[in-house]
Amino acid sequence: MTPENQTSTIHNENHLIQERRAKLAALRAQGNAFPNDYRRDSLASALHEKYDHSSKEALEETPVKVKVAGRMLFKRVMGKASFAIIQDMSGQIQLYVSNDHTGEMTHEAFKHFDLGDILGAEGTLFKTKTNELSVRVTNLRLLTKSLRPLPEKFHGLTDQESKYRQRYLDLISSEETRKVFTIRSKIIQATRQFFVERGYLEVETPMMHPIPGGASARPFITHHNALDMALYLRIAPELYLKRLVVGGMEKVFEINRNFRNEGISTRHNPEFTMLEFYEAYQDHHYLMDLTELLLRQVTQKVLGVNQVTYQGTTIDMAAPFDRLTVIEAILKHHPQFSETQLNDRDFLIQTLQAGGVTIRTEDGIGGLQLSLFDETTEHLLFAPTFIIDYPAEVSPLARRSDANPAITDRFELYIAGREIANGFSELNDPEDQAARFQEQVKAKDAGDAEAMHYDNDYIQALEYGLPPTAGEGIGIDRLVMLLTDAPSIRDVILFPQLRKEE
RNA sequence: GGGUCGUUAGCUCAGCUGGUAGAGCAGCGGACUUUUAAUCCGUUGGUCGCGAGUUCGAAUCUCGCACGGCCUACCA
Repeated sequence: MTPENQTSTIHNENHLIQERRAKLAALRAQGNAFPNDYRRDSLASALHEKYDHSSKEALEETPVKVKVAGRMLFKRVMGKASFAIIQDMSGQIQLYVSNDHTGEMTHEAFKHFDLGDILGAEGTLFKTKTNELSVRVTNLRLLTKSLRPLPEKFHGLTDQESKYRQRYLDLISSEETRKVFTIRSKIIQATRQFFVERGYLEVETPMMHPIPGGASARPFITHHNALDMALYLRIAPELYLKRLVVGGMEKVFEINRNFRNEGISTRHNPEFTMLEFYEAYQDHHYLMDLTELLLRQVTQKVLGVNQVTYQGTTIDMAAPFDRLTVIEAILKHHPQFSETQLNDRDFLIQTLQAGGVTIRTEDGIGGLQLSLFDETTEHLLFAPTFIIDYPAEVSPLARRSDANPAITDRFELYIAGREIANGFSELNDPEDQAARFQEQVKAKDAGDAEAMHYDNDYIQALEYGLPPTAGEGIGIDRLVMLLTDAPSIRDVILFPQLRKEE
């Protein structure tokens, strides 16, 4: 919505709103215009479930009395009788308001109700000519007057920005939007249940960190007045969760927000929801198995299927996920390269530069391979694929591989060309961790805004002994995008971050 | 950041090579006792995102600005 439209929507009293204000004034004159003594006893969807299959005759023989409430979305007046559709949290139900059953006075009043008004209706269930379950209303009350007209009843809100800024209108008028956020809630519920069932403890760690850590990202900075100190909104809970494992919480998880002061796009919101979980005495192989199980189970539980279609491509969540090294993945999708070439530093630099990628001088062979992977292969990994063997230089918190100290016991999971999860066997050698932090500080001093700080308190925790542990993070928003076929992360976040309005 | 498309009534949208604003929904008035985006008759409603420019004349053409969608690049 443009600033000009916005002004007229928010501040201008057009004749539609004036009309409604006059109606509200009349209600006030009659008594309490905002009553709070109406109690419903039924939800629309429950009535449909229970009585849609009842016959017309059965409903007439044994009348079912109900009290429903909701927002009026449709209104069809035909002289001495009217139909209306109200919507509650569960769905919609039709009301039949007539001189005969509701009374002429109430019916006349109803004719002046507006779309968007919140109604309470009492009556008996019946089936119309076309066999639609409806409430034959005997008592009708206006519970909340709506002063602003709703979006067009058939098309709803189509302007993406309005859908994001005025999400309540989007929720009122779009079944699809309601469904996305219902699914989101169920995904989080199913995920929580998955870990609780396995004996994990759900915890909440600080959102405000004296030292930002646990990821390579630019943080938001704020200031605490009483303490007179800088605080960073967390970019990841990782280092706190591992402190908890040191403290003996051997299986912990947290589902909460992370904040990163970086670009905004269809895949990035400055605050996003992350699941992180840690389990002592396990490794990254275990995590991959657990992740497959988790995603399969959540998909099955929430959607009732094993295949999901994302933007036109079907993804089988039931099939075993691929596990490929960075090199294997590149070779699989780009057979024109040879393994020798991919291990040749000069070849990698040449190829990357030809593709317009800026090479950082400190990049080792592993970093270059990863850059090539990001450029050429990541977006092609539609079927769930674990990429394994990440170079140590880009994995400052991951345990080194026993077979090759240049790589780590780490993986990332890609689905639909996007990174969904990142997990590894945790680095629990405090001296190695201290050295890796030093490397990060060097990179930071050299100008890398995303490099990590040296976290002395964390090192000290490790010095008490972190048991061998496996830990992982899963981007919940991206998982929800996948399972709801949403093209933009803004479609799965109720109030996505937008530019401020003028 | 770069590219591209867009911004017209409360909402959804038309508006051609420049001639001064249209429809549907919603609203208001009327008809209608089983409608389904109800229907039918009448009717109110606009600083055409903002600002310059070209022109006798700009929603329309030009430039700038603001805001947004999509694509693209970095972080998940």
